[in-house]
Amino acid sequence: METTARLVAAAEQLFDRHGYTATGMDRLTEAAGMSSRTLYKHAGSKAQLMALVLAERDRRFMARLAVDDVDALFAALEDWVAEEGARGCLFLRARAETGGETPEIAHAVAAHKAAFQAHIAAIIEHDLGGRPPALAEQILVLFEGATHAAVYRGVDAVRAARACAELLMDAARP
Amino acid sequence: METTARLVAAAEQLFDRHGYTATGMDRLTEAAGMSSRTLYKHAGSKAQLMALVLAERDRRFMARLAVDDVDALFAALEDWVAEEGARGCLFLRARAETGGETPEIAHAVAAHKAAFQAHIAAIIEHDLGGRPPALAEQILVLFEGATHAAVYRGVDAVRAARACAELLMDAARP
DNA sequence: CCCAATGTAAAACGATCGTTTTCCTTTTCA
DNA sequence: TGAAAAGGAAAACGATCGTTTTACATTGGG
Repeated sequence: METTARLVAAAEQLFDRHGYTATGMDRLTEAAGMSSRTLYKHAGSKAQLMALVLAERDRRFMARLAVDDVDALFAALEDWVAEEGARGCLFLRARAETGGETPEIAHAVAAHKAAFQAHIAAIIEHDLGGRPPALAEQILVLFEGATHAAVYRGVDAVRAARACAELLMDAARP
Repeated sequence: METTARLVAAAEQLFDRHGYTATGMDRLTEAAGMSSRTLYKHAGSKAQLMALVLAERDRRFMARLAVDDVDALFAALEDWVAEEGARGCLFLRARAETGGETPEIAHAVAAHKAAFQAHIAAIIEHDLGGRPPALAEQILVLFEGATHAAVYRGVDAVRAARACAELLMDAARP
């Protein structure tokens, strides 16, 4: 396995489960099975490593949610939560932990959220053939709500969001 | 102003804006205007201080959202976001930052979320006269979604959730 | 009047933080 | 074959972490 990929995979696990600040470099080097010398050669710094993690997370997220109707979007989220559990949005958590004052992280978060909003708009367009005003924002809110309520409510939260989205979409259909 | 109240108020600000782990005790003592000796006499430890902050936040949150219909609930959240901005749910962030492994914090979060779920169920009961299955979960998801989407979408996210909630409530009305 | 409580200022605690460096070994490929 | 790149192990960097302690000042109430 590629060194950088191994590092990023280990870092994603640790940052996700224990938080960015609370995860020390020694735990990262141990989990990635490499020396700190190699880690810094590949990642540059802890903040840049988190940015790499977020970029990888964005790729995986977008790939798993590459569907073309709204119901399938929530179904995919349901699968994700069932398989990996829910700990809230890693992007928002990273931003909050750093107070938005770490440029690499803040940038990665902004890019991801913008891309996801565009993705939702595209799904709605494909699903409905048009883009009713404010519908994309509502679907976004439902998705974000499912993601975070699932932390303590589990997949039930995702199913509730899914049902709510179905209602919204049906109301918007011609 | 009472010493403990001053400390908790200062700590809430710092923890909320910069994160739990990233906020050092020296910044807390400076912001609260007291020595570390006094801080530890009143709070016991950093984790217990965070638990005090969460308890205070819970009181303020519940007080501001003490309404008796669903639309007013989202209106109150809109006011909150307009006045204080949105940085996501402090409870979920605190839990995530500590990986759920700090008992005082995990307990405060669980207690808050349970209380809020019960509050939503009560509002629906008062608003509707009954409690349709799954409706409370949907309103909870919308609220959580508004809270977190507002971090990058501002009050628009809350308004979208509010509109969505209105649709749900109207569909549930006799 | 004095005791007990409550506070401050500041040093010190060991631990851990993110990062760099030193020295040495292994791999790669022209 | 031989130079260059890449990695490992470990020490060291100064800084900061959460917490405790020491020594002293201020207060309110019996």
